[in-house]
Amino acid sequence: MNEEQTHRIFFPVKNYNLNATLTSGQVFGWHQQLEGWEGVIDSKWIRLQLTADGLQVETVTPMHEVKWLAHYLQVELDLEAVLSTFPPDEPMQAAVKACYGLRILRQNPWECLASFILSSSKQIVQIQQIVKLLSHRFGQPVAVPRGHEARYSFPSADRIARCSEKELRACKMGFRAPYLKATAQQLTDGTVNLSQLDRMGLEAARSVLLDLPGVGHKIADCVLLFAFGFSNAFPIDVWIRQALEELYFDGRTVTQGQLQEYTVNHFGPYAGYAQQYLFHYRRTIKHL
DNA sequence: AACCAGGACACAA
DNA sequence: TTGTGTCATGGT
Repeated sequence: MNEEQTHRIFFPVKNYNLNATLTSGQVFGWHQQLEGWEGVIDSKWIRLQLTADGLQVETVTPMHEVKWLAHYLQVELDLEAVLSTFPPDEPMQAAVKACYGLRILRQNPWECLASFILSSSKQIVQIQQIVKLLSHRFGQPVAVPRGHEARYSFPSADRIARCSEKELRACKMGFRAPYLKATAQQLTDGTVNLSQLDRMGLEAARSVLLDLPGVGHKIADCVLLFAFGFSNAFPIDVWIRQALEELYFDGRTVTQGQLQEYTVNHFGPYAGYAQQYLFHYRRTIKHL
């Protein structure tokens, strides 16, 4: 009905499981409408729709170059090559079968970092609510199709740094408010620069993130994996811990050190990808 | 109505 | 290094 209002781009791509990708808990700003998945990437409203032979993308303003979009969506990734590195054990293959086509996006570092600082000890639906509240109150309105409900970009680190703790707590984030504000301040005043991390080694990049308030091993690995492309970063949360103990340790409880050593050795160069398949498989199917 | 959520942190042993 | 209590808030 609103076809003339949007500009369309088509990415021919096989094996793209859009639903699994957007609902697997790696990103929190997408919502499913009748016409497709809608979200905001870098201040631009986007609608995504899966077709038989690729990904249909709608934007409000015409796109002269779409490399940034292909990069975000990771449409050029050779997914088969990634999946072929997974260990051939039964649970891993079951996860691949159930979530086939799931991809790890390449998100904006600050938005990803902030989202996962807010994620600690929160359910995914609540994280989505907090992100939406934050965007509505402190983000910028973005251009949307005529008659469409208003949408807002994720607020900049600078804007968050200028929020009071009270304003942040009003967005339902509770004790995470001082963490988010302090990290935003460090990024704003130049104490830490995220733009260099993708040129560093995994351990060096991780240590930079670990110095930020509210960032521990789990959140650091999420940001390394979801925003910086460290495909071997392996976030260990309560779900993955339970899954690994059950599937690979015969139900025994193991220490964090044992778990970390096992994951880096067992899941290979794309361990983070394997982790996301196991995580989503566990949360959606959850039989066993 | 309890229980727990894609944890981090300070502190103890 | 590993274990415990605490921190808000609301979904299931």
